[in-house]
Amino acid sequence: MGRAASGSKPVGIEDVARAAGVSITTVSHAMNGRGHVSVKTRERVREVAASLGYAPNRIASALRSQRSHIIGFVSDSIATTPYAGRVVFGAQDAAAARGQLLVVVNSNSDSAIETAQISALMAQQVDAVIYARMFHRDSDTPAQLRSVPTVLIDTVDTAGVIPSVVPDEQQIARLATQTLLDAGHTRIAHLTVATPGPAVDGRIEGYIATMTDAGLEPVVVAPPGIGNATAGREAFAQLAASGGETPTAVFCFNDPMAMGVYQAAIRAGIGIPDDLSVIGVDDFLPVAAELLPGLTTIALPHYEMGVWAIDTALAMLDGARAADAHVESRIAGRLVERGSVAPLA
Amino acid sequence: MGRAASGSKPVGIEDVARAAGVSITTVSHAMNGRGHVSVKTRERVREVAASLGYAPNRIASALRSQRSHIIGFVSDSIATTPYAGRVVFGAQDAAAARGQLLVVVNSNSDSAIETAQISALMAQQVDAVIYARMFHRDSDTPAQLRSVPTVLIDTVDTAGVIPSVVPDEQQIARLATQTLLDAGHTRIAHLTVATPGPAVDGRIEGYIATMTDAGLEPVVVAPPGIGNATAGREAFAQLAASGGETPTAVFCFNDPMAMGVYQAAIRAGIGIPDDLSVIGVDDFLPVAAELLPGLTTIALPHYEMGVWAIDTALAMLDGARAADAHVESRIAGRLVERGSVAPLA
DNA sequence: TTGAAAGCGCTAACAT
DNA sequence: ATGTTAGCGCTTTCAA
Repeated sequence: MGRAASGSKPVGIEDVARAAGVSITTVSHAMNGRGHVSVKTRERVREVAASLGYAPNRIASALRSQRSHIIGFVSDSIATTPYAGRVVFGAQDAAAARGQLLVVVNSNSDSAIETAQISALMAQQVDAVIYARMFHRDSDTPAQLRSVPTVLIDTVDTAGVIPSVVPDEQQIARLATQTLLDAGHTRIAHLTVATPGPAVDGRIEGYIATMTDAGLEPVVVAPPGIGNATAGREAFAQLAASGGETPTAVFCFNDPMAMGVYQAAIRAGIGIPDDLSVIGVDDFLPVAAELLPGLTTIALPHYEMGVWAIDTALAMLDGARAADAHVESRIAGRLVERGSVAPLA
Repeated sequence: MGRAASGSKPVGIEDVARAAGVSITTVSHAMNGRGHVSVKTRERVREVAASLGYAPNRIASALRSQRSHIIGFVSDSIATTPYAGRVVFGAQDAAAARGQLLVVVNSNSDSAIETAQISALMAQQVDAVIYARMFHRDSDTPAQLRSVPTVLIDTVDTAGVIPSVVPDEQQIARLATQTLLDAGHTRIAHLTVATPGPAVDGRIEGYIATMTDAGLEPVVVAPPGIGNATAGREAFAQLAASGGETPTAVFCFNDPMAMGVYQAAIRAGIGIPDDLSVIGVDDFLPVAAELLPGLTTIALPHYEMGVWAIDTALAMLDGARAADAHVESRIAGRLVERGSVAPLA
């Protein structure tokens, strides 16, 4: 059963040593580039190893060296939000590039499950843990994680000691607003939601600052609820009902809200982008790309946050103290131009 | 560095043995429920272990028992398709319920990367591998996987020996078509794409069979390309241009195509669902739920396929031969009713 | 530059 | 029912 079932037993370090006519110690050194092995010996050992198809048993190596080469990734929402996938993908790529494997574990926001999952990770002797909380913002980092290097994604450490990475919300809002400004718009509204939080608050600030710097009057519309298409339609309705001069461009909190604006605009006979320019945030592909016209939006740095987290965790493992990394790192968003922003006629 | 950095060393089996006044063998037996340990002793050992916060070192246990309690999940597209996340989530849940961890590895359709990633999994002594190919359909299963129980998702083994699970495309098409039939429609078209494949072909077959059984004339429109909003708009245009009686309901290959139909219909002044009923396939949430009206669709059994794959792999590990499982298992889709299907007036 | 020997923390065989 | 002993396959002293 198991590995041996289908035939020959796997080749081990001893097989390589015998075939190369050296000790297993030398094989170990040659393979890992440690100790002092002559170049010639190292080459030969590696050739023999390759020809035999030898791959060191990571379990045995982990037991001895106390390095599992596994990083745990704890998420509260891999299934619930499509964004989580991009973070995992970035982490995955970075981990693979550094010879680490990623164990992804999901609590679906249930703290009992989360505790159990983290315990399983610790029992597996993971080298580090990435803790991504897409929903609950100000996180008390679980005590279980104190014995292992930990990095936070999309949330910050209340105690201010664990390194964390979040999108640069202000920069995102400034970039979005500036894009509209650059197209010649001056009556630009920000459609957001009334539920406070780092993303909502940061984007409002960035928007207001940019408008003010340009000598323009900011207009923020914030219906209750979460940022979905319904909120987008509602915000649009509030804007139309407000009586004043209607804006020629809107900066939406996220792509689903922008989708709601599309729906409301089409009903009101307002053309995008001819009568109204729209910009979103997320670059949530199946939505942003499939809208008609395609939605111009600010891509959130999900992939990049995943990479940053792995790199930082590995640096901590290699002896860098947490303090050496920025404790609260921010990553910029990137403009993705499609067809929903047009110059003012 | 490492686990010990932040203070006391982790508690091991020996600490428990000492505290409970028994041998480490007895602790091992008590914890794993093996061997012959008196109930009383077992209870006491477990209490002591819990009070000390003991968790067996999985690495050491894996080395000795040849069971890593890790399952590898190889995907070609975790980032590229949002669906992949739901499969991983199902696999994750099932794995956690059975005390296994899931290592997710992604090739992004690059076969060199895939080979390297699978090697890393094998070196990590994974107990089994789930191999999910969302893009390439008829897969030659990598030779590296021959020494480990393997289960396929969304693809079938050309050699017909490795267990696999795919959505039941025919059932999905029948359910979609029947839903429209039940609402009183008789002129029902199927909007799909001209690119053949198991999903496209199976759904066409299921649609035609259902229509024929009902004594109705099937109408299939298949523009070139992949199933996205553009294809949906194009299919809708072909339908309108075809001259005959226009259908009162359309069954779309997937949700993005249905989104395209929404876009085309609104431009043509056709109301959904009053003038036209629409049904999709995927239940791709941010799209299906946010459309106006919400899209009635057939949810693909992604989560369920993930669960099935883990359960089957674990059964194989426990000695069941591959032949004991269905070699080609099909899982049904589920109707999700929203607002895009209405009874014929 | 190379190798012998001692474990890493557990579980499996084999006593008792 | 419990304990003793021998490894799992590597990496790491430490000695040659």
